[in-house]
Amino acid sequence: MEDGLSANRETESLIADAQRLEKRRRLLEQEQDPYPARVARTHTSLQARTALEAWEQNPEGEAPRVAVAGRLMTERVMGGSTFAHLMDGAGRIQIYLRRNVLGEETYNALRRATDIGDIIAAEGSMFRTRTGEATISVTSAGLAAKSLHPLPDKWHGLTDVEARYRHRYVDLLVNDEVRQLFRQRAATVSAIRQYLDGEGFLEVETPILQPIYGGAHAKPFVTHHNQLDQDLYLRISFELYLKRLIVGGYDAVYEIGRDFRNEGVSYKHNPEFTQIEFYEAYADYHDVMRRTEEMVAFVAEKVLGTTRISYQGTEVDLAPPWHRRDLRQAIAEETGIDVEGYRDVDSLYRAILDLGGHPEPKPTVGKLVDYLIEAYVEPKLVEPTFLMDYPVEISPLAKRIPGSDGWVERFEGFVAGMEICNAFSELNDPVEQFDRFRAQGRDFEAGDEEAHQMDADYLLALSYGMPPTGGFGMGIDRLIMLLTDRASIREVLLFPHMRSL
RNA sequence: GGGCCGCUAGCUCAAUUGGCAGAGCAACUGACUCUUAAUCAGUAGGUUACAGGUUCGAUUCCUGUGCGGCUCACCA
Repeated sequence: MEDGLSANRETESLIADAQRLEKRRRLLEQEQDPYPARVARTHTSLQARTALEAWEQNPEGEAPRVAVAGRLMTERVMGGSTFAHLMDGAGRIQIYLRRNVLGEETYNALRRATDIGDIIAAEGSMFRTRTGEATISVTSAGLAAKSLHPLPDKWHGLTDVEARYRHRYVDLLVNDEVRQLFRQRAATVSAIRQYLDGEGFLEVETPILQPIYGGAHAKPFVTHHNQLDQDLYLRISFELYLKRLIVGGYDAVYEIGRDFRNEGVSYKHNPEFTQIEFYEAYADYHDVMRRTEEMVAFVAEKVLGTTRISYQGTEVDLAPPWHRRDLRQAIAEETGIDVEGYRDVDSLYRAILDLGGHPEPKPTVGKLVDYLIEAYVEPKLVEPTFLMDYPVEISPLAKRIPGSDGWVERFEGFVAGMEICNAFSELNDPVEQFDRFRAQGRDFEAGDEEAHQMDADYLLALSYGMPPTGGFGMGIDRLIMLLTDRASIREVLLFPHMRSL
């Protein structure tokens, strides 16, 4: 008995409102199942509305009868008659219950048993109210699932950001625009697939658990396989596996999936994020630029119906062609520093200090160039722009520009000051790749924890011969931020990472 | 990790100089048979994030902790 009581108290504090828990108990007492195994449904809210419209066009016989089910969102009770709105996946529909239609007992029992938030099944015939709203005149109704927790304020909704992220289901329930946003997210991913499939790319899946991580400059998460007693890394990119597939003879492959990077969280970083990478044989980075602007414009057109977007108050047109800016020139224009003149760390570091910058103390030349890009160039790249030709030090997997010793055929795409993608002509000379890995090894020794690891099997793959190949990677979350005008990556992730409570 | 700000009923928010912790929605009881933020009358609902301190008395002032937001740093 005492155990039952304390268990009840625990349930109450954890998942339920005391009054509703009591209602559930009363229903069970009356042998009415608050969670029936199934309810009959013939129409969604949208189908019901459409059925009424069709009948109104050609009104023969009785008005259409429908059985719908959905969450009770609002209720307006006027004694013997009640209006309410049910919400299902297609939208909302009004139902109308009357005492003299349902009968005194049924009507009162329904009113007593149901609360806002409950899932209700209702059957009746369609009609239009005096104000013109398609409505179901209900002849029978019942509980489909009891809700034990009150919904947020029907007018103000749920606005507390932490509550919205931690309990996303409530956010989705009461905030229509959030539900809409994640439909747009799905449409974005679908449009990317549609574009690449249409261009002859093969969608593949490669390992998330990797013995050697690589393909990006980032710290990994580490996990462990118990039986094999083997440490494994959660992938930080798909790159090295996808290029093995190009070696294997596929001309064009892509993967859409999750990457994991063990870094700080911010308005544009989540520990896990969704990435698209594609690789195309016999393409170079110029081809990839054309494909990028074409693909992003295609996706925007599919999802928004236009390539003109507004991001945080800035109007931008994603239609090709995008601007192309030489990285070295862009840095020189924005800072007066020609990186070519400072090939050693100390002189470049001092030049940046003179400029008033605060880069971290013991970086590599590459890190300093990165710093210059982020601090001085990136904020200026409002119109869609490809920043092209990067220093080899920070691009260990990219092909050198013919006739140049320090620069590679690489570009990053920027829109509204935000970096959205990174691509290059792939380095396919296994000997040079070996040297680049060794240089990365020296960076690692020098304290760069994110320097690329030596991957012997990848080198072996390259040594079988990889055709000239263009590769591309884009953070899908950031693209969705752009398309849906959200300032934070957490707004476009259904379940963003949160600290444990 | 640094700085700033926030945390009060299920939700959205008040609370004067440190003086009985309140409203609207949701819930409950009642009135009301075309309402749509329905309306009207009433009831119940609180460890004021948590732990300390100052004080006759703390939602309010102080210290610490937790969580969150913004920002800087980090971050391909």
